[in-house]
Amino acid sequence: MEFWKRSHLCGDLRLSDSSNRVTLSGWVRRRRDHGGVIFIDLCDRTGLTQVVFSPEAGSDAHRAAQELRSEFVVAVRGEVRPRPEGTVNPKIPTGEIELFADGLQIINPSLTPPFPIEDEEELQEEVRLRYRYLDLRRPSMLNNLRLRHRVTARTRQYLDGEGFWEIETPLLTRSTPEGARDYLVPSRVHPGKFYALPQSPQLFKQMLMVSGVDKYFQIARCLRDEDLRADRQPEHTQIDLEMSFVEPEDIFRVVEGLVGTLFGEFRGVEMERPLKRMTYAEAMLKYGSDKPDLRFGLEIREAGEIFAGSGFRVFRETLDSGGAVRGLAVPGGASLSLKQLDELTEFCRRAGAGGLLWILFREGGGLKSPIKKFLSEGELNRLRETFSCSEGDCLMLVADRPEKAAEVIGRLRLKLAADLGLVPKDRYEFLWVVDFPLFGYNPEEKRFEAVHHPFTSPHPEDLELLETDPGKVRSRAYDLVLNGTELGGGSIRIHREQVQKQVFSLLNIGPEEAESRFGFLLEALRHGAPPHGGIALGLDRLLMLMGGLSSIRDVITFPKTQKAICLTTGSPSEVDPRQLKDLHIALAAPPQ
RNA sequence: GGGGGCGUAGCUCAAUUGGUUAGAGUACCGGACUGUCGAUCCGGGGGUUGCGGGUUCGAGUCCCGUCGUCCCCGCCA
Repeated sequence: MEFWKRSHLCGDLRLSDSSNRVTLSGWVRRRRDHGGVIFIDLCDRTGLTQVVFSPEAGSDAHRAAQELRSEFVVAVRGEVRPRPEGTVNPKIPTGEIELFADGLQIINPSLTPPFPIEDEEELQEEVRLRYRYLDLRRPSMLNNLRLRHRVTARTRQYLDGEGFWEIETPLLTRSTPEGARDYLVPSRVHPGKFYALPQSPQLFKQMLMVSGVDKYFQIARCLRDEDLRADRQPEHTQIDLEMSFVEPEDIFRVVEGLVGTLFGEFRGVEMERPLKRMTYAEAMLKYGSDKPDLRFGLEIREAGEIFAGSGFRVFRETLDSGGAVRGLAVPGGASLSLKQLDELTEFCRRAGAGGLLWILFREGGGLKSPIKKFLSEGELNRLRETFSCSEGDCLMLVADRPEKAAEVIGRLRLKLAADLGLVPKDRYEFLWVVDFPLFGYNPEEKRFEAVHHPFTSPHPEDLELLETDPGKVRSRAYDLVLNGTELGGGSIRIHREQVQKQVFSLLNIGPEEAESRFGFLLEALRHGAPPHGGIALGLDRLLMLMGGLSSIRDVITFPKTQKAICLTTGSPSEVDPRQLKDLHIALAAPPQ
């Protein structure tokens, strides 16, 4: 054999293994050379064992150990010994023993690593990504990979137990112009034609329901050519599932079971089931967001009625033109400085509102506010009552179009919570947001757009509104939200062709266009489609939240930078002109 | 496409108002050292201050441009 085979892993050995002969292999982390005795921290993904090279024990091994450097790959033979009294290291699980080495094999030397392989080192992400294989060798990153493995393994086990089949769907598929920008793959065989990489397996899983698969799942890669964020990568992974003959409650039960199992087993978090439900309308009103963070209060309230006949012209005119006044109370906020209040006002302006109005209810009953002289005693009393304000608090008000007011004060709410340290750690606030509107109106293009996607079923109670007032139609779509992050979303789908056609027409997709884009799906729906629905959970975001991380890049092995570049491999790259020729592609501008 | 932060030794950072030869810790190299675990002690090497241009007697520092990276807005059915 080329190298000595290991008998144990670096995290294995305990006091009970004492006096056994073992062989370990791994990476040399730290070396402490005392001239005589030499200590090596030997690491693998399971942990670290201290190896001792003593001149007496094996002079060849001791001599060879002097050559060891960081991250050399080695095999070490010797005897497991209890550490001498006073030298036990309580910080590591193997700290009661050491490997007393009499043989050393340098399997492969290593270049000096560009940074130390340890969790403590704070590195620029650029450096980490350039040497990602070394970054991943750090214990915390290996730990993230392990969590990812265990979560996907448990997910498969759980869904199998619920009767789901794991089924793969094509990566080379058809471009469907709705939604995000597609990644395209040129066809060699068909000049001028392109495949698209899937944004999700949506249409395939619906067709699988028509096939009678009944319960489908897939841990599916999804690709979208859109700009990146801390929680968005061009390719991400979804736990995608679909079920037949179901209502939303059936989906909720399965997902709550799965997510509850994962958080219970891997985080020790007891999830209350069934989860809280909140309508989209309530979420927007109370939290100014369709993915409310419920870990803290600062609830938003409507203040329009109070100012209906206000002497303050800005409020009155906003209300008269159909606008809204929304506010929230900041407990203890009366101590905010004018500078802080100015900054918050500027924040609201940048978020698109006219500004921010504040009222400080000072200790002792005093009042400070730029609109003090416009406020009647009656209005103040009603404000105190509505917002449960008392002395020492601050009331913040935003007036604008209802959607804008909700959005701005929603953002303000998140900023205040972060700035004032109101967000508790180690809390997991799950909820379902339900009753999304089916359509959103795009004022620029003067047309309705699907809020979820065009195959989402209208709420059964709102079917008549499709004819009379489409903007009011609720959908049977739902989002799973955790701590202000959208963890997943899904819907009951349209299974009747007639409804599907009606929705297409409201979306300004004519019959011919519908046929050419989605004809294959419409045809499938005509061949005995069962009622069906499903959901997709963002695996990367789930792992990010489970790991207490702030970016999904930390749970993705080789993520892209914000400019969608892979710093490890250098993709995307130019290709050989012959490859382009084979694909019938000519570049409009020659690359620089 | 837009707003903001960052870019100085392999890594993490410092450098007063624009002013001497750009420093520190760590890593690395050499030496010493038989119980360390962030080993210690002595010595040494290491810089296109991201890149290009400008202002100035003089630029890491000021100005213009550009590149990279991070956060956010737009975008993401």
